[in-house]
Amino acid sequence: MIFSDRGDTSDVTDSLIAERIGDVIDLTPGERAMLARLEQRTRAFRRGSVFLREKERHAELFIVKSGMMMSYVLLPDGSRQILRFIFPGEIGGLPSLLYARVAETVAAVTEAVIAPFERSLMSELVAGYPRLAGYFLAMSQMERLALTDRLAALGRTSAKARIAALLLELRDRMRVADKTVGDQFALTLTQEEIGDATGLTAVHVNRMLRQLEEDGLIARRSGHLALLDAAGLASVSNYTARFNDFDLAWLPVAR
Amino acid sequence: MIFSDRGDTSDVTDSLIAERIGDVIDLTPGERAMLARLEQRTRAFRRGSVFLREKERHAELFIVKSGMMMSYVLLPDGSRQILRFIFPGEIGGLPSLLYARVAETVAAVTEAVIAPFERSLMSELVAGYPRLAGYFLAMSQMERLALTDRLAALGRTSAKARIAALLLELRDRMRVADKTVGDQFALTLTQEEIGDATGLTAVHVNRMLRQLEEDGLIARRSGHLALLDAAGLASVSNYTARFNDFDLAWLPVAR
DNA sequence: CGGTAAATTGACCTGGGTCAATAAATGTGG
DNA sequence: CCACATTTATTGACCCAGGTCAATTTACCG
Repeated sequence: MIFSDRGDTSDVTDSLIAERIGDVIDLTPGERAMLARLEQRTRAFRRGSVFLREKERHAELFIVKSGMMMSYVLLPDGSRQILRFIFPGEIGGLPSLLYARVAETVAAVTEAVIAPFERSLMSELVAGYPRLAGYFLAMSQMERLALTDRLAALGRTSAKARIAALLLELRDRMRVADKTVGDQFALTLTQEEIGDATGLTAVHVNRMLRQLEEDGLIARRSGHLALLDAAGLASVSNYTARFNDFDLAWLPVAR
Repeated sequence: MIFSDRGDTSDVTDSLIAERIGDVIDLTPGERAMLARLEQRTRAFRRGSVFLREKERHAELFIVKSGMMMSYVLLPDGSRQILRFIFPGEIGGLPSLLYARVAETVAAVTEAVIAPFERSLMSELVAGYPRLAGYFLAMSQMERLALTDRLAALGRTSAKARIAALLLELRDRMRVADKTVGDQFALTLTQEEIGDATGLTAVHVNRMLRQLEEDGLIARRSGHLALLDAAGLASVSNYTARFNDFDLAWLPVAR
């Protein structure tokens, strides 16, 4: 199971984010230790439960250990815009580095375990480990591009294209967290959630999923989704992968 | 004139970004010197000319010295999504900290002067000035929130609301760069540009501007725009200012 | 003063929303 | 394992916000 909880919090020993960063740069023991401190404390959530609520004062940063989290805002008319899905090994809550109040609600999409930590730890990291600081600055750009890609999708593409792009993005991001994910995976989102992420209604999401199925691009059966023609999906949606081909050569040497 | 060029490049002596940061934290002489190095070289652009083009290989970061820049993507069908407007004292090109190729085209909206600099300078900054590194990490969150606000607007609000929100955002951001900007200012965007930023057609932008005018919320005359009822605009658009009330208490001490 | 970009306006069309009903899936307590 | 309750998914009928197309008008520019 892709989204299964990796067990209770006590057996989460290693640093997931160190593992992720280690794919890109060779970490020093000091850096490893610093990163491990970010994940010392863990907290489990059931599907739907909220970690940070918009406008709350006290905010922590966090790293997702397992499962999938999301952030969203609620508008006065009750509608919701999902801003971001957050996968294992990714960091969340960065906006609280600038604002005292929570800007977007953070909740669990599936059963999930996260490791929350205080801003003061980020301060230590920035002061003591410049290369990691640079890495975080760079990685925040990945999230930024994910946002701009979706912005362009909402502003300028059709419903079908937006959904196709979201499905591809989900697959790619799951794959980063879990190399075994292929073109068939458990889609844990409801159609309403897909709509709230793409700016559509649940009803129209349903219609478009059926069309994608009729077009032979995807197949569905009870919660599982298969991307039958990933190239076709990419072509209808103008999708660009943003989760590889990093160029971090500029990073300062480790201190 | 709000957007006038401040002269030819030779008389741009001070560090604009140091000035901006100085509003929030007390800079050390070393930090000041580092920031000044970011703005040593300048380059002027005429309205519409392009600084970075999507997919190009060599990319620089830059700080806007005067005028207004924007970034956008072009879709295969020729439509454009404007992602961001960049004001004096703001930094652009951060995505090139992660990617070797330019992700979004950067062009001048008005006559503009920018100070381009290499990634290697950012490396020096991160390595030698942790507090500035933390500041840049925090400020990239402001841009992130501007993007998520617009994402929510495109996904979940009406054409009128999106335009109202954009007008308020432009006023607020101009005001950060130039304290004298009030509720009346030169709107240097064409209606097509407003549409490309809000995911609408120029025709519909025109209709909505007229409606806002009929509603008594704005007034227009030859390129100048007056926000007659900023509170009313904020209420129709669900706008939240993101350009003040920062909480940077977590930043490490200056080295 | 001609020439081009930008703004306006009207007529008409359509992608996606709304509303409502039904079916399927999932969960819960016992 | 069952009966019921709650989500979630599906489908049809109909509507409207915003798009398209085309024609003027106005502003700007050398």
